[in-house]
Amino acid sequence: MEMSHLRKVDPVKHEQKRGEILGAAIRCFIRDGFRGASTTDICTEAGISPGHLYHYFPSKVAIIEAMIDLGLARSTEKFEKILAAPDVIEALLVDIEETSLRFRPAQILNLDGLAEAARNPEFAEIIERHTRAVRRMWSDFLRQAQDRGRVDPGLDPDATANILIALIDGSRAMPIRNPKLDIKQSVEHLRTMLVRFLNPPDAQSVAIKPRIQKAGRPLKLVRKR
Amino acid sequence: MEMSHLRKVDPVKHEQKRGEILGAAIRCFIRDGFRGASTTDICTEAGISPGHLYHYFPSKVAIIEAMIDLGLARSTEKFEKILAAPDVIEALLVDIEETSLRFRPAQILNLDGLAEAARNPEFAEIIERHTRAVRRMWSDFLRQAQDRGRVDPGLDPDATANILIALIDGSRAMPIRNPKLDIKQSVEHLRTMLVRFLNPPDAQSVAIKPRIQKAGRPLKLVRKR
DNA sequence: TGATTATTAGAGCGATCTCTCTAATAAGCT
DNA sequence: AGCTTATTAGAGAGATCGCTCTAATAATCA
Repeated sequence: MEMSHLRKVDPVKHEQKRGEILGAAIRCFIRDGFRGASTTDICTEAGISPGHLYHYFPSKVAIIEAMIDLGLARSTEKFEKILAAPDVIEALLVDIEETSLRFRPAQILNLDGLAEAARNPEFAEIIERHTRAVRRMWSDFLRQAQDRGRVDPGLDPDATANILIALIDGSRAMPIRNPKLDIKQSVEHLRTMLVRFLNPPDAQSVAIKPRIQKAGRPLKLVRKR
Repeated sequence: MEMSHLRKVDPVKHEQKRGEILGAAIRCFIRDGFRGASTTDICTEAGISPGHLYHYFPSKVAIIEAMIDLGLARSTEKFEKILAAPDVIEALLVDIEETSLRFRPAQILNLDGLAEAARNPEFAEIIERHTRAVRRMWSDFLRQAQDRGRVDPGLDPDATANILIALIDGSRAMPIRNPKLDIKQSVEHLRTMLVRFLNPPDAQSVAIKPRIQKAGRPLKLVRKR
């Protein structure tokens, strides 16, 4: 049978609409969690009908998966930028300050994702793969820094990377546990801890300056320019 | 009107049964989360009927609140023990190893609780109050350790306590992110980081011993006996 | 024992969940 | 224009949710 009067789908528009719906879904999931947000909520937020939603996503979990993919891709991109900065530790601290210590609702999804990964093996696989990638990035950086004498060569790069990742995870809980957190002071102490931890033991000792801190800031780990 | 044929409730049995139901509920919440676990699930796990459940708890949120109360009380108790140990850092590391790094399903509830606190102001209040109590315990300890010259006096006790709490939170994510985590190595690096962070800057530098580590362990923070 | 009440079981109500289905409309082709 | 298909709307099916209600049973008193 010959088909003639065809009408093609516009893939650009379709993808754009999909992105809008995904954005609306993310807002709902931030507000109410994976289980708390209903497909009806998502449709209302996106301004579409229930039936229409399923032209873009086959199921609710497909939406969640798409969101996780997007979030992890952004996370990887972020770490790439941090590790490409001239001063990696400072770049990391800036990121922690802006996205973790200052309460950003989107950070809740990381907690949800970890909790879900602890229950759902499929989610766990995704989280583990992403963690492997990020750990690899950090341990590569640490190895280079060790070669240049900037980081204690006695530290295992993988184990150290795991601890840095744990620190980032933990910092996300800080503004939830303490809404009146002193952000500058927290960053200052995090910097002290990181520098003292990573610096070679024979390097000059790093003092924190609790009062005045214009000159004599802690040692920085500077990348080759 | 005179009552004669009274039958009194046995408060001991009642409380015991309540505890059993709460235990069953906790198992369900660990398995499926606050929202994922239904009252029917809890009844099945506890071996009771739906109607019976509401003789012990007025609602599902009441069960969750009772669980949170229990969990936070245990947590406070745990920190009291850690802070009363002869070597606080070692006691903390033992606890982190046993309850966080070795995957304990119950730890998921901490993630759920933090996520819920970020959304629900009532939960947030509970978490914040508990955090204040724990932070107070740690900062008191840190102040004493500073007075005895064991901890860098330049560190702010409250800010340092917040970071220690964040580290505990972050360590809970480690076995989820990496199921094949090298626990001993992780503990060793955590120890190194903590000791280097807390030690006074003029103390002898602390080297990590990645190969052999029988003698020459890192400095310990020893409590007055 | 008989009166009284605590305890238990389980049916099921109203609300809400995810997802499907039909039908009306908009848009691209010749 | 006229045909075909993509897009949209919305009702509602089927399952499950938290929770209530009635009634049967067990336990404790005089």
